[in-house]
This record gives sequence, C-alpha cells and structure tokens, in this order.
Amino acid sequence: MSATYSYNTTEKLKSRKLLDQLFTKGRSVSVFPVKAFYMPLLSDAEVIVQAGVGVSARNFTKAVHRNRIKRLLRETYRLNKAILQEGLQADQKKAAVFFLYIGKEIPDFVTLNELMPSLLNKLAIAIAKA
RNA sequence: CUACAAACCCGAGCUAUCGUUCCGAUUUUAUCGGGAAGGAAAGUCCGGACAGCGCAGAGCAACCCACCGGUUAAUAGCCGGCUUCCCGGUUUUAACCGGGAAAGAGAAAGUGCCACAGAAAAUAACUACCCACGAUGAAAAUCGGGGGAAAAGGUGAAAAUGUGGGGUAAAAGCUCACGGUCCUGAUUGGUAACAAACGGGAUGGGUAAACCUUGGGUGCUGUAAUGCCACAUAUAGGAUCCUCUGAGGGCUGCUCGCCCAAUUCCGCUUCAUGCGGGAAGGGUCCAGGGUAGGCAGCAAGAUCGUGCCAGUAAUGGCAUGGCCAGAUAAAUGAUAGUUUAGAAACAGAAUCCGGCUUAUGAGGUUUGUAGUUUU
RNA sequence: GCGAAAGUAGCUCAUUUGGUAGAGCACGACCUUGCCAAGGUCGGGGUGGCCGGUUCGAGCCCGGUCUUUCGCU
Repeated sequence: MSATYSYNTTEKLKSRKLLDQLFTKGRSVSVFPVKAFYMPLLSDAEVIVQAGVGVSARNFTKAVHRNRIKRLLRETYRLNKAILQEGLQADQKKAAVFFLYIGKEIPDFVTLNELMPSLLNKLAIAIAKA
C-alpha cells in the first residue's frame, strides 16, 4: 500500500496501439463533465490499471487551459484511484482507462475531487460486468 | 496631490503534506541529494546557426531591399546623422530651440489612370479678348468660317513657376530684375547623405503601397532534417515501360547546358547491324503485408551574472564567477497555512539563437496633458 | 513543427485595371383568393472582421491584428 497515491510512468497509458483500440472498440461511462473510456486488458499486464487523460483542443484553444485541466484530472485520479484498483483486484481483472474532459468551462479542484469517486465506482462495476 | 495616456522595470517568497520528470550517488528497485517554463515560451513577420540535396552552372522569370554612415554571425532590426513634413515655444516676414513622423531611388525613359464637377485633367481655346477676310448695314454693330493668344472666368483634391517693369493688335519667360523648383559644372566643409556660396541650362501637374525603370540581393528544403542500431516481412502478387539509340531521376519555376542511372545468354540474319525469345536488373502504377522501438541530433551557448576599458550610442574587448528544463500521449502539480499594500494579468518550452510585432493585473520609475492647492 | 485560403445584408454568394455595394432566399406592406400557398408590385435592412497607412478618394493597394477553415509531415 506504499504506492497508493502514486502515478508514474508504468501506470500511464502510453501505447498508441492501445489508444487506437480503446477509442474504436472500447466502451464508455460518463459523469458530467468527465467521460471515461475503458477496455479490459490481458492478465499478463504489469499493473492493474493503465490510465490517461485528455482535453479537446476544440473546446479549449489555449494550451494553458488544457494543461490545467489535465493536471486536475491526473491529481484527482491519483488521490482516488484506490477505489477502482480494489474493485478490479476483487475480480482478478485489469483494464485500460482514458479520462476525457467534455465540459466547456474550466473546473476547480474541489468539484472534480468530489465527482471522481462516483465515476470510479461506476467504472469498477462496468468493468466487472464486461 | 489627483485623474488619464505612453514608455520602461518587475512578473512573488517561505513552511508542511501528497505527487511528476530528468540527473547524480548509494544500493539493488527503493531511499537520499540536486535541477525543472516565459517576458513574451505566443504570432511565425524577418535574419542566422546546423543538416541534407551534385558544396548547387548560365540566361529568363519570381521574390525581396531602396537617404547616408556605423553596428552585428546576419537582417527589413538597432544606434547616430542628413533631408522633407507636422506640432509647440521665442520672436519682426524668417530664423532659432524643443518634440514627433517618414515604404525617404526614379514621374525630366515609356505606358496607363485621374470618378463627379468643369471649356479643359495634360499636344489645354468653351466664354470673353485681339487681328485681317467675307456677308448684312448709312453707321454703330451683328453673323460666318480662319488665325493669334494661357493675362480674366463660377468647377475641382489638383488648372500649367510668383511679384513688378518692359513689350504687344491683344498677349505670353517673349524679355529684364528679384525669387521658387529641377538638372549640371567646378570650389570650400564633411568618410558620406548633404550644406554653403558661384557659373551655365531648363520651367516638364499628381499617382511607382499602378505597370514599370535603375541599383543591390536571394540555390532549394527543413531537426517529423539527417546518421546509426534493433525488430519484422513476401527468395512477394499483378499490369506496364526500360537496360547506353537508356525507362526514369537530379541540378531552381521555365529554357539551355550538365550530371546520375540497370546486362547478359540463345536463335535467325548481316559488311556494319537489325529482329525475336529467355533470364537478371532498374523505374512507375495497382493490390496487399509488416513495423510504429532505441541511440545520436538534444542543450556549454553569437550563454548568463558582476566589474573595468573603448565608443556620442547601438555595440565590442578583457577579467572573474556560474552551469540554468530537456519530455516523446509528452514532466514542472495539488491542498493548507503564512509574509505583504497586493498575489488576481497575459499566458505553457519541443532543434537552438538574434530581432520585430501583439497580449499583459497590482506596484514602482520617467515623461506629457488636464484639474486643484500653496508661493 | 511547416504552409495556404477565406472573412461583404438574417443565410448563400457577386462586385477588375480604386470613383456613392448588388442578386437569390428570408423579412415587412399592398394586390390577387371565400381562406392559405404560389404569383405580381413596392419597401426596409451594410461603419465591407478590427486598427492604421498610401491616395483627392479604399470592399479593392500596403502593413499589423483577430477569427474560421484547409493542406503537408
């Protein structure tokens, strides 16, 4: 449990191939203003969950705003990811997840932090069914 | 002192907890230590470094630049000066002082355009003026076609070098004097642009951010360039063209010129050579398959801080100290407290630099304008 | 990262050597009809994305800026 709040390179979703599959074949769950794409992974993966974050450049033209939102998403995921990990560990499953911000206004930390647990619960249930 | 405008400076610090990325050390995968966005990282408007293309030929085209000198790796930037124009002040028309602006070569090589108005917008005769001729008439005068003439004429953004004298039928730079503008010769000062005064000539409206002319300059493509390693595959399918009489490619958009470019066997014929076929190789297109990893480039540099010196300045030289982001779905963050007058603006590196332009909260400095108060 | 194009009426678009900006649809009024549609007549609506410059005069020429779209890798 020492790495509970970590979010380092191995836990990031990096492969271009996986990302392509995730957006073409994966399913999604959303709690406005965040939409989460998910896909089960083979069991030989190193970590339980690989996750990535993103914002559409169409909604936020300034790079500063996109960076801000991505950082908030990473931070709230980092603080709350134990919910998802424990849910998956119970079912012996692994998954890839991508969080996409679909709102049009810049959120603050407090609201996102309150919202993230419910999204992760939803995700855990949906992946368990899949 | 207040308000507004412009330019410049600055673009938060500290503590705790939880995290990210890079480097180093210890150790063996977790600890410890250190570094971690900007003045514009932006727009991509200029200029370079570096790399590749034949270390890149000639002409044309295209594009760019345009007072002079300096600065620099280089520029369309910057600094200093000249000229012209604008504003303000002093005062006697003009000159001087202060501030600002200039895409500032050529309109006297040529072409085009100049709406409306006006006689006419560039070879200026419509009205009025003058002359002689013809017709009518007693005459004054009127009419007609012809010539002279830019001194007068409502317009217009712009109307043919200004004033005065002479001159004439009436007039006119037609001529003279004093000026304006332009070209040119020599003199003096200045590196030069140019300025001063002198001689000769000209008197030609504007527009070159219209075509253009003159002078000068530019090879093209960009770090996803480029080099290397690893992995994978199809000793791979079809069509078509070519193998020195050469498909095709390259050198700059075009032309010229130049360069690169893949060969042998068999049969027939023959002086040379030509024809047919096979194989191999090269190119183009179609269809399909695989990979999408790593290293270098890549961060010590036209570098930053401080001091001295040279220069009016931009800038340069010397000394000394420092090492200051380096990712690849892409780090540099979150929360709480605290300091402060305030923490709130614009905004996120992706090969790297020099400039320009644009955005920018609070505070500070300087300048200008307006108002108030005191002297 | 590199490059290109566009911005004109509510919408879709014209506007050539620079000289008072137009069409179609839509909108409003009237005619027509028992009523509506179609048709006919008339009308309103524009600081030409924004700022500056050249010119006597800019939608048009030049510079800057903003927004949108597209292409290459």
